[in-house]
Amino acid sequence: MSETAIIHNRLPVLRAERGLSRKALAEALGVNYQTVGYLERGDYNPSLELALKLAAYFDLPVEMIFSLQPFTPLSRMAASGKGD
Amino acid sequence: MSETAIIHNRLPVLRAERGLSRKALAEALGVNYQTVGYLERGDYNPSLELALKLAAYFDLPVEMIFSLQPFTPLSRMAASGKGD
DNA sequence: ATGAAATGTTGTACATACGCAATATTTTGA
DNA sequence: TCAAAATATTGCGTATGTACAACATTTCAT
Repeated sequence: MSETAIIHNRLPVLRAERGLSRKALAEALGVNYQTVGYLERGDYNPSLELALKLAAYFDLPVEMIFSLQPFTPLSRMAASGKGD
Repeated sequence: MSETAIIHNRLPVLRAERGLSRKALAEALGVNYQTVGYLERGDYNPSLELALKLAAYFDLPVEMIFSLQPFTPLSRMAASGKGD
């Protein structure tokens, strides 16, 4: 597409919650461990395939992990009981 | 990633339901009209950005439009009342 | 039946996603 | 504190997503 949009993601939080290293997550997904780093830093966006695999891995909808709009912190969402 | 997986999609059905031409959908999404054709035919998968835009446009979760597993026809899902 | 709109096909070009390697820096645990 | 693990950085190679153009084929309304 024309201008590549920044896609916000909750990967660092989700990974932290489960105490996973990038290497461990990468292996579970079948990608290079550096790829996880690229994604977390926002160097580039995942392919749809990888996004679907991540969603399946974390058992969350894609939209809960990736969004065109900035995320509300999960801690705040949990406290208020409201989603985005 | 290693082998590029085939991602199944419900674009033709969704577009048919709303009586949209590819051109009209493409314009709503801000992409070339041929891109929609490529996606529907499975020539390639959309970027995550485009997938999120499509989901927003149709007001459906990404997983309802794209899946690593073949879809149950919507008609059958509607009849049984069960999802995938 | 005919012309217009929609869709399919082929080819070129470019940006981005991903792999892999090597090395630097930071964080962490014993 | 000090070594190991985790994370960051750079660079290079390949594959894929998207645009665009030109033309062929199919579908559809009148």
